[in-house]
Amino acid sequence: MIQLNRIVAFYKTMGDPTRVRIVALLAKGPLHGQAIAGKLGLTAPTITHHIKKLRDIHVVYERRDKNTIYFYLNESMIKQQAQVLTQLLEKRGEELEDMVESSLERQKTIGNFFTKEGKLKNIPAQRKKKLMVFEHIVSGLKRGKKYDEKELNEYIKQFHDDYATIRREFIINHYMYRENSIYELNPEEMWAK
Amino acid sequence: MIQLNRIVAFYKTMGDPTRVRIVALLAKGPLHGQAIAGKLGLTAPTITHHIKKLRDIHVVYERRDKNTIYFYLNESMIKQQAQVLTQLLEKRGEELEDMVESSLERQKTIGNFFTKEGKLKNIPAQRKKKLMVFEHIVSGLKRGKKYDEKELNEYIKQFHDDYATIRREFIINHYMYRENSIYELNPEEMWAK
DNA sequence: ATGTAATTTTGATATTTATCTAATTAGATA
DNA sequence: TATCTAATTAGATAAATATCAAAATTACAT
Repeated sequence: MIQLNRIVAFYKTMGDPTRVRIVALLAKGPLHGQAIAGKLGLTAPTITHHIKKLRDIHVVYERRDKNTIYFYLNESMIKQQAQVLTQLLEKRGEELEDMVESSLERQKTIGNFFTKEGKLKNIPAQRKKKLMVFEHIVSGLKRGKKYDEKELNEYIKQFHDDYATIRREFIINHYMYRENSIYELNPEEMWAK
Repeated sequence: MIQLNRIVAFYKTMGDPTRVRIVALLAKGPLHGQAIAGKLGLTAPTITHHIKKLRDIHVVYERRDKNTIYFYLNESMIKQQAQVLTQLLEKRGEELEDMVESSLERQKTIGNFFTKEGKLKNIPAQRKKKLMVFEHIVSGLKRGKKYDEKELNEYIKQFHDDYATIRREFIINHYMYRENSIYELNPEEMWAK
């Protein structure tokens, strides 16, 4: 599935001089917040703000050492994403347009079923929309991580009180699988369509 | 010369869903403004607004047919720009950072010597800054186009009343060459450094 | 010359966002 | 536990911008 959101988010995020400067700095090696702020002549909160956006598009990640958090550049993500738009263009004819429009459709559905605070208003009746909603929730889970039931419930509760129903749907629709009450994300190829 | 501006401008421009939708539409073939507006459910002025930004980064160009202006996608520019960021990352060490910072320096100089309306306040005394200013002005000229003197004067007058001095500087610094009072842009390799 | 159709400009509005200061949180250490 | 340091959050402000309606412009057609 192609995600217009991700493409737009990537480009939007990289389309800011301060963030490109941060990327340029981190290309030399990891740095902590204060160091970045110092070198760019900005304050720590401003760096936090930008790092958050760079983290959202997986262009930086961090590692803690004692009190200090070092930010690392994920170069492969940049290289990868930079190619996506051109790959898109290879898809000729209706295809590109359809993908873009259906991606927007999805975005609208998410906007309709979630509050601005990120709570799920209710579970859609229409199967297609229901799957979009589940995919949205599931996208906050880490690939490869094992969740025990309590942990997963807590996560789902962020979105909706009826965590039991949603957790069950995760299994039914193959977003996750369970073994001895331990849950883990399935690869996307297995998800319901 | 690497232009941070251009990279940032490109990413910023492509980081908008409406503009990506326009690109997707044009990938199928040229369209005129009203048609785009209709397909996207937006008004004509909005399309003009976005087309202007896409034109600024040379991702669309246009051709007139009778009363109607058709907008075309310049795919090669997209492919080209998409590579620039990754190429940048190949430059390791100080280099990238230096390029980014010097690019910002240039931007600041332009900001200092031009009014918000785009008028040149005065010609810088410092050679380096003077060249930046000339490059900025010259960048609005079309490569390959032949300008007669009157036309060139008119263009320069947009920026500063003393068009004669500036026109002369263009020749001295090899931004342009003149033959029989016809002026044309030189390739960038010939420009003064 | 005058009318017409497409585009652009102008001006207004609502939203987003980059940045700061001040307050708060989270870890580490003594 | 108290305290230090680094990072984040909260709240405020100023600038940028996506969008629209109305007006102006442009190039053609009659």
